[in-house]
Amino acid sequence: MAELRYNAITIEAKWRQRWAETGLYKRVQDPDRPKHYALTMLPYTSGDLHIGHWYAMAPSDARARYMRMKGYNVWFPPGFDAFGLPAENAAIRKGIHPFKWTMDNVEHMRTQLRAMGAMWDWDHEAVTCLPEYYRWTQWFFLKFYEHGLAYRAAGTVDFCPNCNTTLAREQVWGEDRHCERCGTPVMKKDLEQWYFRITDYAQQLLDDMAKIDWPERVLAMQQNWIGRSEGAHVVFHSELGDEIPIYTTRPDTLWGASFMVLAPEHPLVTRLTTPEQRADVEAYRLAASRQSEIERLSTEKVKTGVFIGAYAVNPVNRERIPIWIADYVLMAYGTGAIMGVPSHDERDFDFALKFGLPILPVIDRIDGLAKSLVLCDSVAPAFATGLTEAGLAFEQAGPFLQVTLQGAEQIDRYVSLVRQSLRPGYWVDVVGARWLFIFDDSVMPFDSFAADRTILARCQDLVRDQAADFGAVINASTTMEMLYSVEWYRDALYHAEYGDMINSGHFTGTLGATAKATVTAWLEEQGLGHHEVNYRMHDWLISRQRYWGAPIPMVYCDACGVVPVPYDDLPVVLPEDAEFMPTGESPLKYHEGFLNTTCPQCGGPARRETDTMDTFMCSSWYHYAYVTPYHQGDTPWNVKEGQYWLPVDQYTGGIEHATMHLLYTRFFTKVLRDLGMVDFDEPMRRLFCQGMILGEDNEKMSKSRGNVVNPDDYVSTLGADSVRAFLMFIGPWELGGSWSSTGIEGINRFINRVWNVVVDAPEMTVNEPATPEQIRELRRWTHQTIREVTADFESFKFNTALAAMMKFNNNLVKAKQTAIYGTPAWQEAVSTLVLLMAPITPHVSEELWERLGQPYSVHQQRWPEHDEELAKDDEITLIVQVNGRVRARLEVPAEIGEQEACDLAMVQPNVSRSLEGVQIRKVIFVPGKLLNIVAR
RNA sequence: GCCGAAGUGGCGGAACGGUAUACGCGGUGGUCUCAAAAACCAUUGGAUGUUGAUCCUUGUGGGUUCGAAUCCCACCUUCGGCACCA
Repeated sequence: MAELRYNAITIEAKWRQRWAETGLYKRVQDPDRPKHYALTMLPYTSGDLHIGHWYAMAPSDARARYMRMKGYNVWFPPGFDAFGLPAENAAIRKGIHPFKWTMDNVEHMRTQLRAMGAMWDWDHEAVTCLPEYYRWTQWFFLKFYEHGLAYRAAGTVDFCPNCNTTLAREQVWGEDRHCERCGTPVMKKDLEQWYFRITDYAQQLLDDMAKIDWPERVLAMQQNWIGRSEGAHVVFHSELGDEIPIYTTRPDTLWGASFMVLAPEHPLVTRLTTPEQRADVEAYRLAASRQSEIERLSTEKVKTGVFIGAYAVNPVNRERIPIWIADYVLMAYGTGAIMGVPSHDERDFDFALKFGLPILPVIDRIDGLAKSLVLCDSVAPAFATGLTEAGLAFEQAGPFLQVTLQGAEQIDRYVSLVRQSLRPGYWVDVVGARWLFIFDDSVMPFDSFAADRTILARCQDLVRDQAADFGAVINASTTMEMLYSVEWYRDALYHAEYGDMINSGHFTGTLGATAKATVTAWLEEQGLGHHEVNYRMHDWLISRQRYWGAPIPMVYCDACGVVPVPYDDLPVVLPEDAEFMPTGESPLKYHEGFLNTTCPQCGGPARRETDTMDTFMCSSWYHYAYVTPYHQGDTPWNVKEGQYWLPVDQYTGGIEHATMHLLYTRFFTKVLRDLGMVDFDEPMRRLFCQGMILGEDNEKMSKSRGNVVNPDDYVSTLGADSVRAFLMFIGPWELGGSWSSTGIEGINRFINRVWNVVVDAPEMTVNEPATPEQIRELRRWTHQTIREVTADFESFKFNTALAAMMKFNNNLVKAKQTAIYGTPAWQEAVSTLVLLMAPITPHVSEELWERLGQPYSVHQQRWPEHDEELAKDDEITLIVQVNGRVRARLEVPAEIGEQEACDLAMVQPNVSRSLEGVQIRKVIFVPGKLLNIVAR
């Protein structure tokens, strides 16, 4: 029964049923058409499809529909990320088994997903918690193990006390290091855990970024996370002969190393610590280990550390340097030991100053800046005049002159001037681009650790009887500390630039641009070290001490050790009769039936691994699973079908997975490639990340704030099409935006207006025929709209696509009351509008398409193409400016030439008035746009 | 501190070298109605002005250009990521 008014609810139910009956969205293998695998990140089975899911999925669906109309063979499958903690927590709290809880949620979410009217291909849905699915997840684990990519190791791991499980590093968020899922601050724990060697692929993960069309911000975050650095591995030795390898990105600063720092948990610490220092060292190590257990809330980074009593030898200059431990050196990065070069590393600088360790500059400043502070009493009265005459800049500051020098020539001039004027018993220092101490009898360069000591001693001698005034000198333990007491000097004492090498034996003078490479080559030649690339990224910790995950298919046998479960015995099934502890401890640990097994190798008694896998493991390969869900053959999916459909062409999802899912799945695909299972390097060719949908109050939606929007409420009143369209209209998809309950009514009004334009008869009939101008104008609107909407769909700009359609419809509302109604041009306009809307509002478009008498289905139609000739403007508004200010707007033919435009412009009263008393200098004419008369 | 994104009417946003504020929301006035809602029509950045019109306005300050929201430099604010990574 055809209704006269737009009734979203009946229309939407009707068409969803029809689409399902006719299998409109079923996948078709068609080698003659270009395929397009469109995918949106699979939802977690939380039980309710919230507005965030709609915001992620509806535009993704619209884009897939657009591609379909463009002629692609499009496949858009759904699925569920079904393992994870909430299911288990529900089991503990409500006594429902995780399986039941999860599958009930899946059932409910399927209904909600259907209401969206998306082009889901339900035949290829996959649910990751089903044994038929996780059998393959386990299969991948065994493959990884077989190829040395899965290993078990003891180490300090992040542990969430609330979730009662370990977490991968990337699942620890924020300054307070809280659990990504529940927000509880994590703890450190020492445990044996399973890891994947993602670091083996660090370089490829960086290099292959060039092969994918992904948002820059995602690639930047991944780059940041991987944290590649280039430097040298250098072996230092303790005085007793122990090797202490270090990693440095600045081998060119080796000659400035004045101490070593080991991480408190470094294995050599116990051995190297001298008996006198042992108590202090142990106390510090204990404090450090406890500190990492306590929340690291204090961001104040005051350096702490303890001297362990031992010394090392700097391999490049044989300098004897003390060995310290300090918590600013991390065991997990590099070798867990560093050389301290305080003159060119900020952290080492702070550390050395605090503990009185020597600081020797070994890299020249690149800005040539030098400073000198002169006590007026220490020089002849004419000194200031001399400075002025020599053209040297200075400022008077109390009893001091602050001299700022630029470049070698100025410094030389300054030094000779000081030498002439210096009174006996005083000295003047120069810092920065040159390091000199000018005494009454000599100039001492600060160019070695020995000079550091000599200079300080001499200065202290000179002021010994004025200790009250020169406390900073008397109390200093290094020359640099003495200099640091002068606040004005501070910015000239330390830098981290790549400058020319100084004070570095025969390398002195090596240019900054080549220093690093030159020194590294020499280290290799001398057998002291070698070039090394380091990554900040860690291996992926996949063990979870929970029940609701895919069991790690490994067995521990007293005789054979760690033994993998044979492929034929997969899946290792989760026992159904598990008993859930209120503590959240994994019931697998206490389940005798699960725990006890026989060793696949020797047949003797053995115990199963009770840890399950991180759920990111399941989502790393789900886009392959969709090809043939729960595949029964020897491979996780049907290879032949995969060859046609893989890889994913367009992926969409939230940015929050930038360094988790999106990194893991890239790693997974590279491994699959190396296993010969796929022949491409990257799982998703193109990625688009949407922003976040916020509540009406512009805040993140949360139950506690009470600003949560339930899509079902709107779907049942205004219809899914209105919800879809409004979400796409809010703003640019990648930026997110806030919900608006009045905004969605505006969209609903728009759909109503379209309905009225298409379905209703005009209020009055016009008897005379339409003029060619009217026809031309209408067709121009039509083709301009096609042009704009197409461009917008290409770049995911759904908001402006909708704006263009609204504008077009507003024009149609007016045109309908004219003679144009019912003409072929009118038919073209109306059916074009319906076609353009089809991806965004699939239900009402289908209904209107039918009412236009067109064949089923609108979603199988070709996307309209615009005709450039028809889209062209005949008349334009020519902007006439005088000196860049708009003085007139002229309706003129689009093809108007400069001379004609000029003639027309000059006679405009507003223009001629502005030109009174000035001379025209220049005329700028932009065809079809504007005329700017430049006059003075 | 480092990396990335963004600052435009009352609000969401559009334009990304050439008419700033498209489109929508909200507001105001009107039509319809006994009335209201809905719908429809008109109007809506600010200031000055009787009119014609003029001036101001895209976070701030400079610059380039005939012309800058748009390009360049410096800064401020907000959001996201990383952060003692040697």
